[in-house]
Amino acid sequence: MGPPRTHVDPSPDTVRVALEQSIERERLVTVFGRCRVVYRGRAASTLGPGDRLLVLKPDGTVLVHTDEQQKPVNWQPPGCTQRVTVDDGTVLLVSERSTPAETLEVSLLNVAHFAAFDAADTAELTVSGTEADLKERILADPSLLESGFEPRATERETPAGAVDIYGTDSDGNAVVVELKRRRAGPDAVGQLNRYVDALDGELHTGTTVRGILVAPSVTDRARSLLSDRGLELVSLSPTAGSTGV
Amino acid sequence: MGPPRTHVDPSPDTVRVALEQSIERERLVTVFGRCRVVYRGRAASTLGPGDRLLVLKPDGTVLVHTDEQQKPVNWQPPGCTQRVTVDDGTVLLVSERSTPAETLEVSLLNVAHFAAFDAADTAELTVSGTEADLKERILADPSLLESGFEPRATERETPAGAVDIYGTDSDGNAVVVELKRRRAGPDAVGQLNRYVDALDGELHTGTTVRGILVAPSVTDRARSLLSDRGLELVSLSPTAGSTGV
DNA sequence: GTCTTCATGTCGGAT
DNA sequence: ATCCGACGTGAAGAC
Repeated sequence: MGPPRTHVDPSPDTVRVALEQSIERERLVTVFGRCRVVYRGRAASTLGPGDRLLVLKPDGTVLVHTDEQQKPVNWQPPGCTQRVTVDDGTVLLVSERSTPAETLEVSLLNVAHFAAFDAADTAELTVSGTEADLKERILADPSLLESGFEPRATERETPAGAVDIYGTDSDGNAVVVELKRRRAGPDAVGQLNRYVDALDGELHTGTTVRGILVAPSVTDRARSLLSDRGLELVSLSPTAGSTGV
Repeated sequence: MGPPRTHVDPSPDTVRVALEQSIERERLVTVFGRCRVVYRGRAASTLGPGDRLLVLKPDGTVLVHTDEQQKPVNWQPPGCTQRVTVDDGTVLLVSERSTPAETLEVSLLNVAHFAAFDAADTAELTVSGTEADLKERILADPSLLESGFEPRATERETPAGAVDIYGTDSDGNAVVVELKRRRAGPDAVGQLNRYVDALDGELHTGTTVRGILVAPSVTDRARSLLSDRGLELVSLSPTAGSTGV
């Protein structure tokens, strides 16, 4: 993967040149040092001086990480273009994008460490336990939902959005199924309710449209809302093992 | 901030010791190298070998970053405990937590670079352009919503959840206001609808409950859903400058 | 701890 | 490009 390019306690000009070269060569860069950060775009933010980890990715991503939390304190998404200047002993990194117009300015007051790497990564992440798995599970055995359920379509379009699974029950009623991979809250009920309302309006007046939420479990309030709206619940997890009560 | 502790192309045992010491001393750690990753918890995932950046934070956070994307390909939240072992020339980092039980295993097949830092950061991030700003803007001048609107409460509880702003109009009708800092979609309408329904049930029968969505703009489908439900829209941004059409 | 909702959410897939 | 919904969403505040 090639040797890392590193600098310990580099001068501002060394940092500027190293950053410019590493961006040009599409390396993965980490910088540790004291910095201030200003962001302006969809929202706006300012962050006073502190020691942080700065990460630049070859795809244009910028991350500013403090010593806490999983999410960066400031960031810029993939596709941004970076500019580096030195002014009065401070390295200034300006990252910009359009649509929406957003700017991130990182003022590096002091750099303790710089490192750049050639990263090679072709591996794909495979995830299981997703909503897609829950859908496959039901399509493979529709009786998991209820005896007599027949799936007719997935992602069926309605004026309120696409229904996860659309089908019919043993009495010929239309059935709208909304899937959640984890314990469901009020938002999931609202979503299901929107779809049922939309199909109620679209189908023959007189046709019954049932709405079923499929999730490992629901919160008390979600259960109450389901009941208020005449909607139903089927407890089911994305994978056979989990109970999720 | 103290000098960084770095190792270029270190041996597995060097990595193990450096990791253990840095975790013990609560340093911010970056490791660049070739690794495989296995995760098991709320879901499960596997990631084949590739060159990646590994970050360990003193608060127990673990991040695995590839050369692309803003989000880590795998991670562990704050509060996790890490264990490091060496087996057959591979450094194995196991990160665990309970509630929910989750495990992340990073197998470091090769380490190109190790660095650990003492991070000092007391600065607070200040953000503007949030939903809270939009709320303050309306409370400071309720006529922005409509002439005669009088706020009575914020975060008013209903059986369906808390209403952003609750008040009355010039005719004495109850008004439920749902705020969105950005262009609103169908989910926002569903949310507003839930609250209006809940108050309709809670208040005197016969009382009119109006629902108003406040956002810079809405999608076509959201507009249509608002119309179907007899809900209203007021176009307003968190900050005075933005138009957001 | 669980619940609920916001977020510069991010991301992918479809139009 | 926008729209829409999933996500191991994460994080904060209330209970």
